[in-house]
Amino acid sequence: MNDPLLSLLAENRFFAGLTPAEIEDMRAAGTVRRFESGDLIVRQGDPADAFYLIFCGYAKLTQVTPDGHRVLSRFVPPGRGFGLTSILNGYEYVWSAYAVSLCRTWVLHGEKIVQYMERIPKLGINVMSVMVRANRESDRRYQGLLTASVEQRIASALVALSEEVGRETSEGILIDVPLSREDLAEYAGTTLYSVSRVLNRWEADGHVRTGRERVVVCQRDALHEISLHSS
Amino acid sequence: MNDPLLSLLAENRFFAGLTPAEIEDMRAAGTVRRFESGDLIVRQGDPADAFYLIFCGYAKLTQVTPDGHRVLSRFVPPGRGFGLTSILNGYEYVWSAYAVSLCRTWVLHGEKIVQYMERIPKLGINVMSVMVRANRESDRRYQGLLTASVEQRIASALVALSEEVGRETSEGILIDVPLSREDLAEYAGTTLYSVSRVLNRWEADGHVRTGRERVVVCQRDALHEISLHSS
DNA sequence: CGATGAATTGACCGATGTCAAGTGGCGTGG
DNA sequence: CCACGCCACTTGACATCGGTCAATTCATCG
Repeated sequence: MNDPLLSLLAENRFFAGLTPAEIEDMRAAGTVRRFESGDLIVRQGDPADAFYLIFCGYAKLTQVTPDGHRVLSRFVPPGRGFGLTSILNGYEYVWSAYAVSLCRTWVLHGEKIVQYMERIPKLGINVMSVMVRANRESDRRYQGLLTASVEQRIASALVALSEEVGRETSEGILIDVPLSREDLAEYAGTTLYSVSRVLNRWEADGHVRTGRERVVVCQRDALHEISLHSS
Repeated sequence: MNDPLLSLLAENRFFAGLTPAEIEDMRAAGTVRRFESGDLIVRQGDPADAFYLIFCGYAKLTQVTPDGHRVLSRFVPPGRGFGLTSILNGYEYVWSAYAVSLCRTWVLHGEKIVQYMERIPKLGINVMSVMVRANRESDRRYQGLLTASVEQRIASALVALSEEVGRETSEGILIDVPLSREDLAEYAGTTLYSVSRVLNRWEADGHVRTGRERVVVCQRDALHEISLHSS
């Protein structure tokens, strides 16, 4: 039969180089789940037992720190997933995942992933590639946060979001999820007030256009520049 | 022959569950390199082509940000390694690695790791376990930094360092590498002045004992507490 | 015992968080 | 279709944490 999920999996980097039979086999081992915008997908602290691959819509990963601050970890666009921790037993999700739009996911239990990896070495290598990239990504972001000013952090946040969930439009790169000032603040590690001020300044400079829960990056390079050099 | 490196590898989690023959095979594929304290092991920006496993001494990973700030990423104790990025082609090291004491390493090229993983599925799973742990670790640290005060960050830095390079002594947990105020500042994302002030306050409270490039954590739980709850 | 680099300490100030008040737009219900 | 109310956002005043700079002290090593 003509299976849209199957072809989506086939072109995903998790399954690159696998035979159609192997992919079909794995597809059948997972389940499809659908979430409405705003739905909780997994809760921070729950045992991490499954991997979620988004194939339609966006998910948002947020953490709550012990002293009650919220941190927006990242958005997950179609074709990417979260929950690889599930391949190890005894761990918990470090964030909660919410659907921020109608969201279709393909869910596979961690144990099954391990079973498949034991049978299909290429799968293990693919998974690892994904993890190496993720690691590099957090190393980069980590490094930035430690030394950067608030303005620099907001700039890198927008550059990162352009890649995570950006969509080209005639105006520029639209951040294609509802993104309030507070969301941006939680992503960049600051307050909604500072975000508001910086965004207004940038709007005057033509770097961005903003609206209610909406940001368009017009001059990506300018923001990139700001994120690198101080002041 | 009686090979100390071989037995060290055998009890390392990278090789858990592998047969002695497989371990011996891999051991022979890598090379042993020795570094004096202060030596550069790999340079930030170099092509990431090899994985380094420390089996004696400590390494220190530091990054320099585009605007010239230095960041101390982490210390690598015996039994742990760095450079797993090398399993992917075309990437560069994101930090420089230095030996902070006489340091013996076992070095394996990334391509070889991939070759072995294709042959030995269990190895892939082990490597992945290590990477999942690393990922969780950076997620945790990341989350903390975004919202925490300088005092909280220094506290978590010392707690993390207690685990990375701590050694139990009669006084408490000695951070077993030369650690200047500036090193701590680069680890926690602050300045050596703030570190100095905070450390002195804590010394008065009995939480730590300090000396020249030397810190002993006396009341780990107190620091942990500080790192969680604000002020 | 002197030199060198680490650490301390104080004064200052600026970036950024906090708080409070006000604006504007969007959706809902009458 | 209008009006109300909610919620995102803006803007100003203020407080303060923490960074910067300079001067000094301390400890270790040759």
